[in-house]
Amino acid sequence: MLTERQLLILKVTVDDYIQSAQPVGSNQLAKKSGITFSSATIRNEMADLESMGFLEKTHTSSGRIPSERGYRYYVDHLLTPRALPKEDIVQLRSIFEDKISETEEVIKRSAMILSELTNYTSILLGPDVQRHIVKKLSIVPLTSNSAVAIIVTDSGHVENRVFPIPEGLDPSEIEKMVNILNERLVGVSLYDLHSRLEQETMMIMKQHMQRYGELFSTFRQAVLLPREKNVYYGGKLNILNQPDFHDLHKIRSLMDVMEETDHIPMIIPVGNQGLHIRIGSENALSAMEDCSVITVSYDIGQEQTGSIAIVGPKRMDYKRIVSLLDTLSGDLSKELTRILRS
Amino acid sequence: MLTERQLLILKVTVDDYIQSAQPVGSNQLAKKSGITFSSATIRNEMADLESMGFLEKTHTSSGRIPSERGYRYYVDHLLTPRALPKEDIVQLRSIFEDKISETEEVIKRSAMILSELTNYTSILLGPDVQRHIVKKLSIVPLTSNSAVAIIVTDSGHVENRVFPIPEGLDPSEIEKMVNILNERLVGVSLYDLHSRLEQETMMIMKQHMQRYGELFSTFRQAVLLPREKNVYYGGKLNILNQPDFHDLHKIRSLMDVMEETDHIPMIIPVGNQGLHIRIGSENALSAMEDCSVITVSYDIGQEQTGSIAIVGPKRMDYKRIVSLLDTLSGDLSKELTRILRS
DNA sequence: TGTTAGCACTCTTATAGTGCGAGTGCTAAG
DNA sequence: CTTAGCACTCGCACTATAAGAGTGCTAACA
Repeated sequence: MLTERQLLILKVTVDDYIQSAQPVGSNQLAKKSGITFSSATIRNEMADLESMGFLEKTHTSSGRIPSERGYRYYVDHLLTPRALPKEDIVQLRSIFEDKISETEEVIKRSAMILSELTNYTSILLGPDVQRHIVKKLSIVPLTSNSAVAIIVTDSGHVENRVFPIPEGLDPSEIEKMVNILNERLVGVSLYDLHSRLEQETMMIMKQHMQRYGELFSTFRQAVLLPREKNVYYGGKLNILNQPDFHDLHKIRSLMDVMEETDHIPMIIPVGNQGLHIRIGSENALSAMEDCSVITVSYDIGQEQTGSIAIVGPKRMDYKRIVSLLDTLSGDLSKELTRILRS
Repeated sequence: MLTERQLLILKVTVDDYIQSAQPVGSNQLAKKSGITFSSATIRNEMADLESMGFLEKTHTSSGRIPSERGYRYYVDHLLTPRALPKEDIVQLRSIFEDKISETEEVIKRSAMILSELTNYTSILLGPDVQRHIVKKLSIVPLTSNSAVAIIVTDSGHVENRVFPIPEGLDPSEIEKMVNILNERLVGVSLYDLHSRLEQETMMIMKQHMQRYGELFSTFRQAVLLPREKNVYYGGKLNILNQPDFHDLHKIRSLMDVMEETDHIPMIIPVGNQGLHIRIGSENALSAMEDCSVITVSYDIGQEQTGSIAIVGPKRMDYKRIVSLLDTLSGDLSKELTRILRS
């Protein structure tokens, strides 16, 4: 229902505002290349676009800025993805150049490069630790009444936690337990560990060990404590450089929300395949109502997935970020799958 | 060389400014309890204190604020430590209430509570990882050409790193190597690991293993990579709430500097026993010239030490922070030593 | 001689007024 | 339908003004 000319004006307005952060006026817009009609015409069209809710004024006689609906339309219909400039590609590839063999290291590095490239904040979610497969369990006694439990997973991730052990326990008992645990639990996902520990393992243990109870129960508690989320940040402070954010209170609550890993699922919708853009109040968290978040998923092998998110102002360079994330998602999938398979 | 009255005026001025963040004038000060002389007298004394460099004016006809020298004098001579209010003690003790048995967990928690209590940023340094003693080494093969090296230390700290292994290596070779490593290196500090790996271990390995070279050298590289510093933060964002900081650029560079663990030794002078206060430009880093940093060390057993630091504005509540840090330092020493010994 | 009341002066802050520039909406002519 | 023209509206930068808080200095006082 928008005319060609209105589409053009909307697009140019959004582009210009993204670039300059200044409300764009009819005269200014008329000077742009590709505009063949006068500022008066533009004024009329802009008034229409405003009444349709695509543009807004900051005050009665100011230029226009895109409304959330305007951004949404722009993103849905006017985004012409553009090939990435060479420098960007070079930078992105630099993530992989020194053949790191640790998944987490690669992700960490991606977060850093991405934030440098965009000047926004990046949040990267690694593959769900719960789905990792147990490769080896071990228990290392530390003192007479404490030991550290270690779980190594197939991806090279290592979980460890100190837990109390009964005083005066025979080391051979521990060894026996570790053997049983490994026998029964290697190949199980961390997610399944919970039930497996309860069911089978406990029975076996009961048969073979004296005093299994005390040792086993504290071990179980330690192993089942909530694990840290696999989340990495880049450019946490970049918000401070955005001209769109000046209110210290807003900045504070935004940063608070992002740091809190419990909120991550609200920022990055899990299980979502492909690329998604949330603009302003489309975000679940009210602290992010002035932000846009672009997320994309990536795959590691057939089973595991992770996510990449960029948090920036609504006036975000959507075109560029989309291209960057598309490329990085592909690269990450390829590289991390390679590491997994190697 | 300062008269009693001047000392009193200096003290009250600093106290008042710390509390109100407003320059304090002679009339205002004359109203305070404990002041028996008139505002005119105060004006004269303040003029003297200013000419001696203890006070400053923000502009010709404003009230006075303490200069760095003023703060320094206040801290050195006028600080009358006061018993902590009960609420503070309760809060501090809550760090230890659920008998956590992991050193790092306790420190993490201290950082959090401390920042909540002070509204400033806390930085806690754990005991130097380099001085930890190797309790156990292990290598867990992941794929045909990668494995994860794990070092467990006496404190329950676990270091781990993925490293490449030669394709088609016999698992028994790895086991042999792990055995030799444990035989030779358990009981050695991480710091000494470097040289020990080179000297003795390499020789032994040469004698007992075929193809030791490839495996050993990548393992060695992995193990010797720089370790993460043992540093924990609390209230990183509290700076944003300080009325003393409004310049976004300054805030940014301050936060940047604090996040960068390489800079930590510049913020917290290592090896310093006891409590230290750095005021404004006394700090090594120029980004911190508007900050004061109070540090205190704590001990774990006889050998190991850590540090606690509070970073806040120069207009910091020195009295309270000093008491808090004194208490926490004692409590931490006791508790962590207990964990170590247990 | 030290202390204090008084006073002129300074400087910040808040408020209001002014002119300029950029922008708009509307009207009327092309 | 498009556009030139014009009156009008704001925001912003600048200036002026008044109030308030504080100072330094002087002179009187104990």
